[in-house]
Amino acid sequence: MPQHHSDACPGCAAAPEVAFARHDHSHCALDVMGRAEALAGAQGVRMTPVRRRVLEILLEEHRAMGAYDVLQRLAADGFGNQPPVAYRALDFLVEQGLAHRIQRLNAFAACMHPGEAHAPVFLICTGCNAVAEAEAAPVRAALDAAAEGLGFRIERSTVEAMGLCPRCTEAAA
Amino acid sequence: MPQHHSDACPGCAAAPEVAFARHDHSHCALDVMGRAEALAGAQGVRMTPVRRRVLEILLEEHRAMGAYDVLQRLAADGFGNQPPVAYRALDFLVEQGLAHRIQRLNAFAACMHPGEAHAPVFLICTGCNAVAEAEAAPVRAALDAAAEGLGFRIERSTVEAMGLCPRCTEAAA
DNA sequence: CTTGTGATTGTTATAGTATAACATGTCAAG
DNA sequence: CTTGACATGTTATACTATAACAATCACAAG
Repeated sequence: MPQHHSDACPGCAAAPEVAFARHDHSHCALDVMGRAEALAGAQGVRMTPVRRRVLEILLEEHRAMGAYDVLQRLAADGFGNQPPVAYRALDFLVEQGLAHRIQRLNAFAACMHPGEAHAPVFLICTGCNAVAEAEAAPVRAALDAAAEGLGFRIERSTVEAMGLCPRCTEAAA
Repeated sequence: MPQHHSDACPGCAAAPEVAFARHDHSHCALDVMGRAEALAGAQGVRMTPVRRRVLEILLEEHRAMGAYDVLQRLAADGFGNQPPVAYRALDFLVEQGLAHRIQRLNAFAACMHPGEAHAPVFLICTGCNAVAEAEAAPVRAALDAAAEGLGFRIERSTVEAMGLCPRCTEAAA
């Protein structure tokens, strides 16, 4: 029987209603990990030990982590403990769409639905630091429309919102 | 007769159609500077020499500048040349809504329509590094809607798009 | 199997971004 | 003129990120 962790689990590939609610995250993580391996194979890129471990760490921690936090975990597992080790693995994961960089936090988080084309929007709770990855095609559409008016052609976009998650909103009241 | 600078002038408070086109920027800058002074007075905060000079620099350069670039300009003008001098002035301007921080570039740019409530969207040209500040209420609306579904309450948002401005799109063709 | 080639990882060093902490200075209200 | 609040100057350091090169590994061609 799978363990349910006690914290909210924002960002999981679960339906929006449960993204910030308690649920079985070990299942999400395993599922994502499996899809990541498959994707890497399909792309002809190698899912090496360091890269795999970094993705596992991001999934285990299930939050946005700084490169140096990841590095510390890597070093504890016997991998190199110099910054490039972490940055290279993280950059690889981001390039492959298996992780995202959260600009606002100078941090990284595992992608919760790799392989699916998506325009990720990040909701960052200033109360508990949880980060949810929301799918927001309408946001991207509005953005494209705004750019269109200026003759600007968008290639990539960063959409990050700071605010309070349901739990922290409740706690603040 | 006002000088027209020869480069595109994205981000000006001008109508969208001219944001990326040549026009009289010295007028924009003067206008913004005037409104900034008025706003500061109204807010009961002081527009000191350093702060004023930093805003002038951002308006003169009319592009996203790193804190250390600003600092260099400040030092040349006889102000302190240590990082906090620049960061404090920049933080002040951002807090007052007179400048914006561009996360993606670790840089700052003068706000082109201070005082007007707005949900700024930044369009960053990867070809020429120009940054346009677009008003995009629809984007913010879509973002609020997406957050609403998760019970998340947005306080601030960062929306930055990388791509090609009209000029660079044309040049690439 | 061997060898070569390219990708990956390890390592050293350094660049770039940002803030903590405290000293000094300025200015307006009382 | 003093006082108190805010601003600026300065020192030191923390945090984030990458360049450059060496060593190693995986895999395909011969």
